[in-house]
Amino acid sequence: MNALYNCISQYHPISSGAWEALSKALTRVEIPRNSFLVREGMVCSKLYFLERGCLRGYYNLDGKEVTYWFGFENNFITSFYSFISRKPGIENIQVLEDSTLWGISFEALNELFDQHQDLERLVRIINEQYYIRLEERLMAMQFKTARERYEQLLETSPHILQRIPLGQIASYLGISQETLSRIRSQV
Amino acid sequence: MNALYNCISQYHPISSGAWEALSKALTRVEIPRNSFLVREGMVCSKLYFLERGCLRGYYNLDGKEVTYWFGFENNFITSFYSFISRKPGIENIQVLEDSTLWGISFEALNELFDQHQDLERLVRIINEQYYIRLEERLMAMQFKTARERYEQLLETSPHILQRIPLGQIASYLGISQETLSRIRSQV
DNA sequence: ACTTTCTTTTGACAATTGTCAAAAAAGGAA
DNA sequence: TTCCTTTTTTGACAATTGTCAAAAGAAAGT
Repeated sequence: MNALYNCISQYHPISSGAWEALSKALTRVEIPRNSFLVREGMVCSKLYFLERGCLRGYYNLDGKEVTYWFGFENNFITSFYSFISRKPGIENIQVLEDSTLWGISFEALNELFDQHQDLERLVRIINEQYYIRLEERLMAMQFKTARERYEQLLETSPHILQRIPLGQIASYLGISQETLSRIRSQV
Repeated sequence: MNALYNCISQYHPISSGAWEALSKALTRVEIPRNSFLVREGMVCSKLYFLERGCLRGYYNLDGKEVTYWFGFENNFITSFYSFISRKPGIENIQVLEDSTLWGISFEALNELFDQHQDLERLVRIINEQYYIRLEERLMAMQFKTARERYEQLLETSPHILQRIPLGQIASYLGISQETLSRIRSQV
């Protein structure tokens, strides 16, 4: 749980009371490689913090698996649309490496918000930071070529290249696996 | 200010005290077509609500204007990265039609958060909804063809087509103006 | 080591989209 | 209206990327 505390502190410090309440509400989840944290069609009722391991979010489109994010150590994980709207989502969250997570339910989190304003602030601030990341990704997708997006990934997240199969990275970059393979051979 | 109140209420109802405090902190801004609300290189210190008119956010890349959002009536407007991080941004916000906005500074907003938890909750919830929108846009950009993205725009935001020049829409969709023109002629 | 399976690369070709240049159309101002 | 400016369309061609199929390579299990 230390990892979570450290991670949180980088966004916004919270009172010891808030941290205590939060720790009590968290459930530890150990989940093996190739299993699923979330399946399409279900409501994702939990928000997770990934302490160890690696996950990916994908959905099925015309029989193809379309990867749109990866989660690594110290990331917050959920099927965001489903978690927020409490409706079934189309997203699958697959475990790519044996993982350890800490989970909290939507209900428990919202109860905590009522009792600890600093927790709600923390989540607001984290949301904002994740929004900024998403914005950057959208810009790259909108205005950069496949090669540029790959090179950007190399710079900002070289660890992805070592831990994730090429096909999934290609999908994440919005290109075909063959194209990514050819880009790599030319760099 | 009614429009803002109605808009807010759809996200999360707030107490009359919170609304009163918020209204007092807002500044009305009237701004004519073709002027700029925000220029690249400056810190965007305000969050706006657009009551009337229409704006676009764009930045310059290799001498080209790259449009990445449009704002219409009842949208919240800011240069998000700059507003949140309080650093200079690369974004320009241009007024496309004579507009009326209500603005609040970062500092004033954060003071309100300390005094009214329901205001902070409101903003958290609005952030979450905007995050979901952005996610949808990213997915479309990542996994749909130019034609599909155009058709999706036609369905979800046909008003854009009537109010915005084609070149800017093309940029927003991540394609060249010529391609968009050709797509349109074939639908 | 030897299969078996999964992942990555390569080739050939097609489809999509971009770029540059020019023409046509639409909209505003005098 | 006429002129001027901006916006949109069209043509020709090039560059990028996708698809299908097969081969090569790497990893995992026995």
